[in-house]
Formats: sequence, C-alpha cells, structure tokens
Amino acid sequence: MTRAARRKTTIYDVAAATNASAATVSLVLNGSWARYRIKEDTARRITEAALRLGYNVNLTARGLRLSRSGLAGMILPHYRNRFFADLAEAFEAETRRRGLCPIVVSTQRDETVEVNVTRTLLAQRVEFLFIVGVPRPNPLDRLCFAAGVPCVNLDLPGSGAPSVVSDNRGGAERLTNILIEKVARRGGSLEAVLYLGGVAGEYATDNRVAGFTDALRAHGINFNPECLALCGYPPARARDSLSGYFTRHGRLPMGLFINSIAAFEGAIEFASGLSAAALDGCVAGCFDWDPFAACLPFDVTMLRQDVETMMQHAFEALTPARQETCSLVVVPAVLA
Amino acid sequence: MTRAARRKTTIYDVAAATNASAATVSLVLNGSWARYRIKEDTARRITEAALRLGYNVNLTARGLRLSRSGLAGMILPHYRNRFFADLAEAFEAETRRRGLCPIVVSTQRDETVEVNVTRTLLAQRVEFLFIVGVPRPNPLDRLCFAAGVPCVNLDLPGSGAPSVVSDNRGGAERLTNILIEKVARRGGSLEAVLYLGGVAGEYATDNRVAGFTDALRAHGINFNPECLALCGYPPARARDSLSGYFTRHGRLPMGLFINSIAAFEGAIEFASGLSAAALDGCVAGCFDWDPFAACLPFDVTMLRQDVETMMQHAFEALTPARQETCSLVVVPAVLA
DNA sequence: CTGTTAGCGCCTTCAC
DNA sequence: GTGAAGGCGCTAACAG
Repeated sequence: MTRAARRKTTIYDVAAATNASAATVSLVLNGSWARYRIKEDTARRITEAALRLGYNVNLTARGLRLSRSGLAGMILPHYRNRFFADLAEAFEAETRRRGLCPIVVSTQRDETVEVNVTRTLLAQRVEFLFIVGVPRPNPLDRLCFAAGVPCVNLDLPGSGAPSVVSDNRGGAERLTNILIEKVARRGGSLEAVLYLGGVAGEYATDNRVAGFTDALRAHGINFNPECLALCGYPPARARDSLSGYFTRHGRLPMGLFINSIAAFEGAIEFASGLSAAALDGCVAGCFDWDPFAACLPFDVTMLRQDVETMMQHAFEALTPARQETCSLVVVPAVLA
Repeated sequence: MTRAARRKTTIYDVAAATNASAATVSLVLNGSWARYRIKEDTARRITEAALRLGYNVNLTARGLRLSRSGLAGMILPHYRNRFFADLAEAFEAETRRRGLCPIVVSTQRDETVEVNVTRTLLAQRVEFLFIVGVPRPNPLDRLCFAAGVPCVNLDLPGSGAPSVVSDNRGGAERLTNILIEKVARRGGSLEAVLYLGGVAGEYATDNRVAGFTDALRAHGINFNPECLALCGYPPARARDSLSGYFTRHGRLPMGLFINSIAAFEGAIEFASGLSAAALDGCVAGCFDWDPFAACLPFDVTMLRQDVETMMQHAFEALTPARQETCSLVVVPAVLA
C-alpha cells in the first residue's frame, strides 16, 4: 500500500477486526472498560488489534466531541534569552503533566502577529492562554474573554486578566544594595553608580529604576538624573551609551546597574576593548541572567526571575474565580 | 451572561441571526462566496452578524471535516541555545507563512518524552513533523511513517526519513584552518592545538573531529590523540578538562578548537580565573555561535549553523517523492 | 443564488 | 456485557 493511499486506522477498523462495535472499542481504549464490565478477553483482543493495526486516537475528533481540545497555548516575544526559554520549557513541562499538549508561539514583539496568533490559538480552541511579555496585553485579554478562554499575563501585567510578574522594584533595590556595599567596601564614590539600559515609561524599566533609586536614597545619596542611561534594549545602544560615559568621565562608573541581559551584552562588547586596568575596581549588577555572563571575569551579581514560581502562580490563576479578579501576583527574583 | 454559561457562537447562530443556512454562512465566511455567486448583500449581512456575535471558526471541527488539522509539529531538545532557538523561530515563521499553526515541543533529550510527544503530535494530526537533534531518530521516523505523516530529521540524521544537517566536517576543517593560520602567524607551535568538548561516537562530534584532523594533516601535522579532549557536553566537564591541560602543560594550548557553545561556556569559566598574561597569545575557534560569546575579550572565531537554509531544505524534503528517498542534505556552516 | 444532506472520528447515553 | 444512535461544528456536493 502506498503511503499516500493509506487512510489512518479508526476505531471502526479496530471494531471490524475484532467483531466488536465501535463503542466497545472506545470504552476499552479509554480504560473505562472496567466500569462497564466488559469481558477481560474482549478488552485484550481489542487492545491487541489496536496495537497491531497501528491505531492512534484522533484527538481532533475527540476534541470536537468533548468540546475539549487538549491544547494549551502560550505566546511570547522570542526564545532567544534564558528567561523566555526557561518559561517556555516550564510551561511545556507543567502542561504535559496535566495531559495537555503545549502550543508555544513566538511573536517577535509584533502587535499584528500577537493578535493573529491569539486568534489562531483561540480558533484551535486552546483551553487557556498565557500571554508573556506583551506590553499592552489588554486587547489580547479581551479576545480570550470573548471566547470564554481563561488567560494570564506573565512578565508584563495588564488589567484585563490576572497577571504574574517579577518583583522588579524589590529585586532592583536588593541588587542595588549589594552594588552599593561592594563599591563602598572598595572605597569608591557612591555617586558614580550608573543605571544602564531599558526604556523610560516601560513597566519593567520603571519599576527597576524605582528600586534602584529607593536604594540610593536609603543610603543618603542625592539622586542625580545623569545616573540614568535609559538607552533602550539593543546591545549596541548600551555599548555606545557606556562608551559615551567613559569618554565624558575618563573612566567607567564604579558601580553599574544593568537593566537586562541585552544591555549587558552591549556593556561587555565595550568593556572587551578596554585594558584590565580600566576595568579593575568596577562592579556590576544585572537584572537578568545568562549562563555565559555568569562565568565572565567581571565582578557581576545577577538576579534571576523565578520562572518556576511564576509558572505555578500562573496556573493557579486559571480558575474561574481568579479570572474575575484580575489579580496581580508579584514573585520575588532570586540571586543567580 | 456569565462566562461559564456562554457557549461559543457557531455558524448556526450566525445563520439563525441572518435567516440564512449554515452552508451559506460557511461559504461567505471562507471567502469562497464569490465563486458561488452569493448576493453581495447576503454576504455583508452575514459578515456583520459574525463580527457582532463574536464568531470564530472552530478549527477542530474544520480539521475533522477536511482531514487537515492545520497544525505543523517540531520537536527539539530545548530552547536554551541560539541554534535551537533560531531553528524554532524560523520554523514558526515559515509555518505561519503557509497558514499553518506551529507546535514546537522540547523534549529535554529524554527518549521517553520524545516518543510520547511524537505520539501526541501524531494524534493531534499534525500535517508534518520536524525532528531536531535526536541522536537515534529512526523510531520516531517509523511512527510518522506508520501514521502517514511526512517527517524530516534536522541537525542529526537518520535513515528513516530525509535528513538535513550542517556540514560538520567541512565547517570544522575551515575553522581549523583559520585557527592554524592564526597560530602560525603568532609563531606558535601547531602541535599545541586542542580539540575540546563533544562525545566520541556521536555524529556531530565525529564529523567535526574528522574535519579538524583533516586540516591538521593537510598542514603536515602528525596527529596526536592527546590533542583530543572529548570530555562531553556539560560546561563543567570542559572547564575541568581545560584546567587539567593547563596543569599538565603549565599553559593554555596555543589554539583551541571548541566543539560547541556549551564547551565554550566551560572554557570561559576556567579562563576567567586566569591572568591576562596566561590568556595572551591563545586563539580559539568554536563550532557554534552565541551573541554573548561573540563579544567576549578573547580571540575566538565562531561558526554559525545556517538555520535559514536548513529550514528551507527541510520544507522541500516534505514532498512525497523526497520522503521515499531518505536523502541527506548537508548545509554549509557560515562564519559568524 | 441558497438550502439540504451527508458525513469527518469519536464519545456517551440508553436499550437490549 | 455489548451494540445502536445521536451529535460535537464544519464543509462539499448536490438539489432546487
């Protein structure tokens, strides 16, 4: 039989092969045959035939019948950093544990793609949807609500559904305190601490900056807006920004608070062109984590977003009651 | 109306609301109404009602009817390096371009998970499956074949389906030549070139080692098995292996051929504890790429697997004729 | 131009 | 213990 001609084997094929009815086959193959007191022999015959014929449930048909697709959806910007990659893997693991099939789709931060993908996933009748790293998730939340599909915003919050985010502010404050302590121990000036990367007006950046300035103020440091280099996300911007600082001050900042791993990449790119002497005595903290960055010959403390805990809260937020409240769960970040 | 009570609106709802039949609604909503010369007014009425009622196709039902799920599957080990992450994103992009919905699932290199996930995806009736980075893909290929679902092995080849892989051997040879040239220009001994990482007996490692030794031989270097530190994949193994070399020889190798990004991570970890003097004059080449690694203060040349081209060949291998041949396409790697 | 009919493969209820 | 029947939502063929 040629490959193209073959139709997949159905419960009817199995039924015909065993002189049983499709209903019996269904009962047996779903394990609920004991409840119907089907003869053990019949059950065995059917199981064997199914195996022999290479039977495989058609989850599409089952989904239609049961109005449950067995699909779970997640959309995220991309897989190219550890935070998103880990989130995707944690989601898949938990999803599989629940007997569902994960559908993770990246949207490259394109709003049109976000909407289209959400529409597609809803049309596929995913049983719930996690919306990760979308700055304005409300339109997507509304789509889910209209479709009666529970959803949760992760990483970036929205008012249209429960949200689970990292403790950007508290984490940044903690990280800054570590930075301050290190600088002080080296006898450096606390004025010379720079915040590098991120975008003003953005949820994560704003909160991290708030934590940063909280810590500075608590140490009696009169805050200077020039300490903020919110130059955006692309590594090249961070590189150029740090380069500019270096040119203006003739040296690196004593302490460097780096907004995220992308900015850190840019900082490293600039630093890699400097002499060892120029780097000496400089300490850094980064709100984000990467295994590569973790083994660099620089004094850098990294904060990791607690993906496991976030995922746990996200799944808890799927219950109908929680869906109504649109609660905001803030998960502490951990030192890497 | 409470959320739980709401049933999703179907074409029947739209039909009832517009005094049309379900078939007409279906035709209109699928855009093929012009072909059936449906009155423009009717079409408009139906379109409007659909929008107003928040109608959304049920792709499950459509899939059942058409025996086409609209789903495309890919399994891969994980998302935690750029090669796999880029592969996943390229797959998604191409898949969406074809009007399909991508399902990418990571298996953590667990054979049981690989089989279960493949089964699930086949049960979801994916229209084809890409199998990425599975050392022994044949069992999975057979499952797909039995289900009549086209599949392609990517990154690691198998004899049960067409395969698309990087030119491990040629790429490694090219990279080694660059390494040799650099070492020679610095007046270093070509004997002191080390291959670090990977596992003997494994497809990718074996081919890369072959390319490595090809290049050495072509330069008249009498091959020494001690130049091969096939210590495995975990960064810590590479770190310890390099540390051992350092202890034995009192210095780093002049040239370092690194099997993959994971080994590079380990090498960096060890190197970060060395003085600048100890690093000076040492050059490295890595068969793999990472944006972070690319901006480190080390002389390292990196080879990137050409994900776009691989993906292109993979999609071409989906045609029935190509499925029969189980061909092997070897895609050149590119300098990063 | 539009409605009717007949399933796609599966599961559940209800007879027998 | 097992089979028959109905229907999940959609679409393609065929009537009108």
